[in-house]
Amino acid sequence: METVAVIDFETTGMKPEQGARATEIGAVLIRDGVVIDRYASLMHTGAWVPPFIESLTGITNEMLLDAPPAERVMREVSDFVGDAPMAAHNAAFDSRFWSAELARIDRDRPVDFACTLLLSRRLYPEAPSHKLGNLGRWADLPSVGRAHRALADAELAARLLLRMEADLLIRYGVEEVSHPFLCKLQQAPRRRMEELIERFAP
DNA sequence: TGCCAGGCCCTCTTTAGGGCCTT
Repeated sequence: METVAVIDFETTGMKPEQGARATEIGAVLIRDGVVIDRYASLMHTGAWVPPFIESLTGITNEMLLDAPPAERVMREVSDFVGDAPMAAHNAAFDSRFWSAELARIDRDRPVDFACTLLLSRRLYPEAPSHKLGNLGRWADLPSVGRAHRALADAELAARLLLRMEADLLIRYGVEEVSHPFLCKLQQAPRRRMEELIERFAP
């Protein structure tokens, strides 16, 4: 399979349209079933981090004072990701920040995100919770660090995506798990999902 | 120091409501 970039943002809020900014990004490249590279950095935007989010992420306003500027970090991570197709857990969230932060350095480009939340709801409907951390424990994925830090969450989402790819290959008999196939699968109604899997099975 | 979304998905549904998930 082609290289895929799995990203995770920590931010000051829920929506860039409401003034929320990124505080940290983690990016993990996966290929042929394994993690092949990692990038992570705090980023300074000048935006204030509310106490709730300081507590949630452990990223404080003080920590961000010495962080590199967001423009530099986004240039670096954009170079790191290159043209790789992308994925995230609840990609609707991370893709908005990816686009918004890149737009600030004139590097925004259309990109389809695979979403490990949407995919896990389809592939693992029996899971008691589809929160990233809960899925990781449920699937017995190895611990990768503090939850709600960007690199740990990106790595966990990457390992979850690798598990789902392996299950599609082995359990469902799908011949090749391409990024476009995952993007179709995550949007498909349940019946359509089964049709899609059957079509891609040998 | 603080405002507080929206798409997905299920069901006691579809002329709707509410929980989940991300920070």
